[in-house]
Amino acid sequence: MTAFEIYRTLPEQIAARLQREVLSSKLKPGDPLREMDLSERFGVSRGPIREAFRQLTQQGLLVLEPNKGVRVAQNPSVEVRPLVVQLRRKIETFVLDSIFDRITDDDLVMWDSILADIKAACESSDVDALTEHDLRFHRAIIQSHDDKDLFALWQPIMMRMLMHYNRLDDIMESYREHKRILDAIHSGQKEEAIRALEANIQ
Amino acid sequence: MTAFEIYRTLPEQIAARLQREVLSSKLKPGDPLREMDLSERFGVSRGPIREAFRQLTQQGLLVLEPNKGVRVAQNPSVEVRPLVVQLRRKIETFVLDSIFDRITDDDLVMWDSILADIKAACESSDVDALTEHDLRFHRAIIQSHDDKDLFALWQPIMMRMLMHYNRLDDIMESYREHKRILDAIHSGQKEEAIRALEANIQ
DNA sequence: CAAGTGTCCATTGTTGACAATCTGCAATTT
DNA sequence: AAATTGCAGATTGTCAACAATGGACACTTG
Repeated sequence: MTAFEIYRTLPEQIAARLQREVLSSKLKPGDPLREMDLSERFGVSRGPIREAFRQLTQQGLLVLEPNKGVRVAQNPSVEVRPLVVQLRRKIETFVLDSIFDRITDDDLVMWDSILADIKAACESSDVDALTEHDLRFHRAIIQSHDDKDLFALWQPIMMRMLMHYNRLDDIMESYREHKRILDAIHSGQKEEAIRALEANIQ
Repeated sequence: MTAFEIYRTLPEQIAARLQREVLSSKLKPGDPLREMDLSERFGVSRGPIREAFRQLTQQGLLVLEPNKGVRVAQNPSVEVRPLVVQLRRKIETFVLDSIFDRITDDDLVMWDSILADIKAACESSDVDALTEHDLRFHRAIIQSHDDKDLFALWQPIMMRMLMHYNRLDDIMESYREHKRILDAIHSGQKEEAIRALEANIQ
């Protein structure tokens, strides 16, 4: 099953819950989120809710309008979608190329473990779980780079792609794509790994 | 002089002030910002300060550590700097290409006016003012696109570049670069405009 | 009837008090 | 002497009350 995740703060936990609901389309683009509703639902005051809103706004999942509150963001337009794909490819291939010779065994163990989660999600056709582990997979790669700024640049781009996750007819294909990436990494083939990574980002 | 800017909310005004201080290096990377200090300085409570922090964190100018507050972000590392340049080029050239045939006279008037501000800043060797108007120039182009998401993606990338604004030996060169962009736009030469834009982003 | 104005209510914005957490330093232990 | 523990102050986290804003709808006005 999914790895145990630690949240340091109340707002982080709330943001994580809401993130799932947005990415699984339980909350749909344009839906308004009311501070008081959520503060009752989670049993906290409006302060931590607002902080959670801030985090999700930063990720691009929510849009904030002064004096009007937050709504779930719209999907990126058809016109900008190819740009988003290109930007994400540039960042992820940059990272993979940059860290390739410094990948540790710990990294590989973690990535293999996430791949197992992806496989399980694909086999049970659990699209929401797949989205979650797909995100974890690529986030793990990005975060293995020393420069933490990269994650901040990458995250909003990634989120915009995840908001319309309906690319594949055959869900198992997602597992195979990620497996190709890791196989190439395991056997030290950098160019092949980068090709497989680019193929996965579309 | 600089155009009159309207801020809808208290946090926006505070964020704008702090943004200037970061971009002008009055606040240096690593400097901590204390909520109470600023709430006294601006004569408001800590709430609006926190909201301003959130906005600047989103822009990448501040970094937030739970229970420890915010600090001014570090400059991007030498390694990722070329990536940041590429990302910004991709977004801005995408926008310019995309809007080129829909540019209005209002757009041109605005951009010419900002160019005049850039010229004035260059002539008086006012680096801070140049930074500000350089930012306004490129922001105006990005925001002329219908998809407002683009601005959210572009802003943190742009900020990371502005944090080390020391590229030019001859400050007047900045004016000339921006003038080349606008000249090409005025005469309808899309390819030339995009070339000039890319030359300016480095 | 159309356009503008006023009022009410839901919702966000702001505040100050109190709680929880972190940091540095001194006292204690091994 | 080195490592650990315990405190005190500074700082952020959380809360609930109050203020300000915006939208809907009825009302006036030409």
